[in-house]
Amino acid sequence: MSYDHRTIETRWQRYWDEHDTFRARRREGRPKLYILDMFPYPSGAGLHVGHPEGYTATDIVARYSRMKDIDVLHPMGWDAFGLPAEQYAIQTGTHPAVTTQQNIATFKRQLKSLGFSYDWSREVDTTDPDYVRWTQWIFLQLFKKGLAFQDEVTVNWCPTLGTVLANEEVIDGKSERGNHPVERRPLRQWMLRITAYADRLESELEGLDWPRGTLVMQKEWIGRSEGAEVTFRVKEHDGSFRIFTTRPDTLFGATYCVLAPEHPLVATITTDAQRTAVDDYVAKSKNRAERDRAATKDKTGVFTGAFAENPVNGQPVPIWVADYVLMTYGTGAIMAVPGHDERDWEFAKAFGLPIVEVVKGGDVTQAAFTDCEDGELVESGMLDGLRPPEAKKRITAFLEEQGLGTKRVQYKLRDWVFSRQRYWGEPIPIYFPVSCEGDPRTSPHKIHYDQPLAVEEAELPLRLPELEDFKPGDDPAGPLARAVDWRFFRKDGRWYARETNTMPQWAGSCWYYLRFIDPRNATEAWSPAAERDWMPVDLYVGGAEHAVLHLLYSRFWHKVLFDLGFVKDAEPYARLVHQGLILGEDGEKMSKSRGNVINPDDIVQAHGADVVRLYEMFMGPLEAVKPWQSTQIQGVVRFRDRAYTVGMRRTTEAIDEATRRLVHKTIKKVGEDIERMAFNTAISALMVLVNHLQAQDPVPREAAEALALLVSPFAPHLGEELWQNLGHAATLAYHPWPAFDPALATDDTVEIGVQVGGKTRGTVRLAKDADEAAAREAAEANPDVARFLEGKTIKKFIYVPGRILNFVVG
RNA sequence: GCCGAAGUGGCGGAAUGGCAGACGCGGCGGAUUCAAAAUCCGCGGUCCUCACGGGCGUGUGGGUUCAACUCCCACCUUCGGCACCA
Repeated sequence: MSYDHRTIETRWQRYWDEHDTFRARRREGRPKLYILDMFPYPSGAGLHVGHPEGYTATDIVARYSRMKDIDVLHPMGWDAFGLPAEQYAIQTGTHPAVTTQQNIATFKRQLKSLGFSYDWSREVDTTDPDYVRWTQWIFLQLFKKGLAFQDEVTVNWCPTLGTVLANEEVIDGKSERGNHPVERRPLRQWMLRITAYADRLESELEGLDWPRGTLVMQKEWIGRSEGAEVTFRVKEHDGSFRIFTTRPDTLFGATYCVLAPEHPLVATITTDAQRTAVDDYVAKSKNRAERDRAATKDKTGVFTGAFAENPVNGQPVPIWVADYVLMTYGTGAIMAVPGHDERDWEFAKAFGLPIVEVVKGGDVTQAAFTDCEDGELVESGMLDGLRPPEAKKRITAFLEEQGLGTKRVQYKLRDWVFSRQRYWGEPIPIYFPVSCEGDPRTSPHKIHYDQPLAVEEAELPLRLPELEDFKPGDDPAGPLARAVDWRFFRKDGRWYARETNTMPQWAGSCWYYLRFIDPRNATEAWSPAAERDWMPVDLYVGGAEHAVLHLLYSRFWHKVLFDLGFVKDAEPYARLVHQGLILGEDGEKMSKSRGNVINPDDIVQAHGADVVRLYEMFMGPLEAVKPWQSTQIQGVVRFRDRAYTVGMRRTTEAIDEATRRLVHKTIKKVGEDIERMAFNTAISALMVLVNHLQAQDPVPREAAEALALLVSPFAPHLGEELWQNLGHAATLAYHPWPAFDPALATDDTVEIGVQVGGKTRGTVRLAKDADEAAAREAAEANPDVARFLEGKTIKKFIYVPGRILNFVVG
């Protein structure tokens, strides 16, 4: 009887649905596991094979845990705001909400066809007004705490496209699409003060069970560095500026200073003689995107004509303007120490500026000497003879004493630009007073952006207006600005204007894990009880592409909610695992243009959901990048069919010793492998069991039952079918995971290798706990071994019970 | 350039100090079949040898150890991330 995957799989999927099998329930005092997948953006293309990889992994853990009598929360939802639906709307006029719902329906059908054990009653959709309401509510909490604010941010504005472009969309001052000119222009934006949490976002990474690389990436992104801020006075001018340095110990070696082109002091200190050159340079830098600037490492810059005074030795140092100094980091100004900083060294070489050695240890005429542990301070007054770490402390203390500087911690992390000039996102729930003679919808008016007002929480959600045309348009306020009847409203006789920017796609994914714990709560975003019950997320699985932004933003929101007392943990995701990318059969990244995309629907159709699940888990370690190989699928198809054939045979209560031991070994191995998420080797162990049972007809009942239960997390439809065939009326989803007898899970005699001089020459079968004398005797009796011992003196004999025997010969 | 991960049969991979190559794909031989597919059984690192057996073998070169895919040092290659952050 062959396995008819279409009938069997749909039957069990219907059973699970009808019986609400996977509804999450929390029992007082029981252990719990919150097992979360990164929810998908429901694109028009449907599921790709990368989705079922992570989702199968978590599903295995979830199913296994339920059988271990653990309360499991395993939800799924949709990160459904985003550009593609809006782009499609611009092209076709179809409302993004329509496209989004169609795509969600497709994704849901596909996920259901794979037999994942989600609690679908908890499904959330970030575009649902009931969800948007609480995203907006969290924004208001940030706003009220002073963490959401407006600022003029220099953005890449493309007038032709009528939109703001990301840095990577700008190439050489032109838009990537269409090659239209792009201006750097300040635009009012909503910002979130993530920098206020920089220290905690870094220090609280400690103790998270996350991939090492991801922790490192987050740390580098936050980019904490310790140093000093030092004030330099401008000579013959009443201005001064502050610089940030991590090498205050090299202060005596500062031979010039550099201001970023955007630095406010540039305009006032530039001498008449240098004015034209400086103005030209500043104007040119202005229209270069930051990425562009960074692309060319050749140093450029212009002398301002002004000098500053080195605060420790009174030496005059020329002040230059150069774009290798960024206005967005530190103070936008540096002291340049060409002797001990590579960038300053290159700049000094390019412009013939003096290079002074203040730390002995290298040759500053050849290259900057940047070692900050070794070396000896010279030509540095009171610092002479010290090593850099000591000198740093000394000079910082001195600067603080003299009121010339302070110790300072600086981060690379910048505040988060949170507004988008788009339609398909959550409206920012803020409005502003309007001054107008008459009706601002038709008359000239002024919007007081400096007086933002929060929408009343009771009025949330603030819904998007209906629009005919979703194009960004020529107004940098975004498409919502055109919905004048929505934008302007009258309250208590005064006119107000709503914010027309929307939130970025990150917003919804920042807190969805919290909505899952209490998704239908109509009065709160989630209840404290639900939070106590289920948080934190115990296992979070998703792609490494979210290693920085999503995870950082989400952690930031969580910490704010923690400070406000809405959650009890400082961190949302206790354990994180990234599934590795699945490449195409050609070993290249799957993409439409390469034509190497595998559609999981096709595999489900041809071979069934269990095969997709088994294959993706059998390919290799979950975290590894690995190519798809269609020919390999045959292997798991055979396994599935054999397991079915063997499992459907009539059973016997009799069981031979070897089979019994193998069953117990397999129970042990599969359980341990699931716990360390080594699914490929767990499946391998199941293959060994099935291959062994192949020859047994009738099959021992103990073995058949174990097989059904053990295989079920991986191939749940197969598991249920076998289980039912063994006479069980109910689903095995909550049947206790079989226990193994440790005595049976190991053999009592083992075959171990015998080495002579480190080379294996033969094997002997020994009792597991045989003593050394017995082991040696057995080994010497082995002719293959004896041959190599002949005429040799045995210097040493090594015996590791159950492992190895080794004669060390002279 | 810096940071992170990884290099094992024809291929995906297993073994985290103890018999390298579990398990699977492909290949080869056999059973079944009129024949084929499917299925089942068996054999598969490489070199020398008819064989018995032996030499070599986990990116490269060194080292530690009775014993190294595994630990240490240096290097090469691939993938991912960052990249003038003072």
